[in-house]
Amino acid sequence: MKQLPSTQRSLPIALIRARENVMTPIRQMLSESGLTEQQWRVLRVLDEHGALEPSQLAKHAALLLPSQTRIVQSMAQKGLVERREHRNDRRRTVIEITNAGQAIINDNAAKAAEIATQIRDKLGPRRFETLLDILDDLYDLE
Amino acid sequence: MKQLPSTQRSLPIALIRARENVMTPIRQMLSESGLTEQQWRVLRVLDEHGALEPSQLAKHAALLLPSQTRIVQSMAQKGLVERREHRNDRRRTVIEITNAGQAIINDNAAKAAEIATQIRDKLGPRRFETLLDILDDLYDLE
DNA sequence: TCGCAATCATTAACATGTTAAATATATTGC
DNA sequence: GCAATATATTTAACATGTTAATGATTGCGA
Repeated sequence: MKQLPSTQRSLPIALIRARENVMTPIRQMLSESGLTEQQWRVLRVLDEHGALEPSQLAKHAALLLPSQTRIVQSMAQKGLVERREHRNDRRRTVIEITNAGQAIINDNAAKAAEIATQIRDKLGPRRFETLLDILDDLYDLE
Repeated sequence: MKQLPSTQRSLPIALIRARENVMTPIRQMLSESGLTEQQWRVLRVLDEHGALEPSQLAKHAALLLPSQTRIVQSMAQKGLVERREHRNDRRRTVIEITNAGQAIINDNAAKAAEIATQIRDKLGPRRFETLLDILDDLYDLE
């Protein structure tokens, strides 16, 4: 009979812990702007890709659609994003970043980049790239 | 001025996506027992370490204390775990697994081990170990 | 063109994540 | 021995994760 791996070498737990550590400084930075990490991801993706339909946005930001719906609603109320209707297909909506949202990106970009660089340096650039590669493999897994 | 990394190469997003993929088959298995992944982790840790104080359990299971409190409360109601008082220090409590909880571990151990092995094989044992090593580094960072 | 299936998005309900505040007990300093 | 402080845990409040159900719109076929 197969043995369960020790929880010390459990991949799910290791992934959670790693994320916890990576996110701590980012959350700290974002709390000053009153943003959650998910809201920050939405802004990042819209900044990078321009206006997107809900399902595309959710995919790029690694959010499930129900979460995404709520997040975009609250961000729209704060004036960080806007929704527009698709002209031909009324099922569809397009979400885009506002000037206020863009301003938050601009205010935090330098610091966010610095945090990313720090992690990369602490881990070593080579290991960092290897990690991203393996995580990508895990994402494409079957 | 430093550039933000592309969201395609963002470590937080990569960690979330990887976890999503890793957990899907596990959640599927657990839903038949009516357990969440967190409840499963609690059982796994108690099975492995024996009775534990709340903070120790939370640490091993990668849960924040407030989440852990709620999870243990609901698991106690279902009869999967039990709480006992510490003899000398009344601030402290000890949580242990019950026979019913142990039975769930036994019922699912083989399948869980198989799922873990599948992921390991798909990724390649070498890459799998490398991944765990790097994630550990990330955990110990600083 | 009517209705039915398919697609996409939202809502609902409950569990967990996250931070801050509250609670309870121990320990320390005086 | 008592007040102040420290430690361990829980509660509270709100955001998000997760699955299932509902809603809305289009496109297709009889």
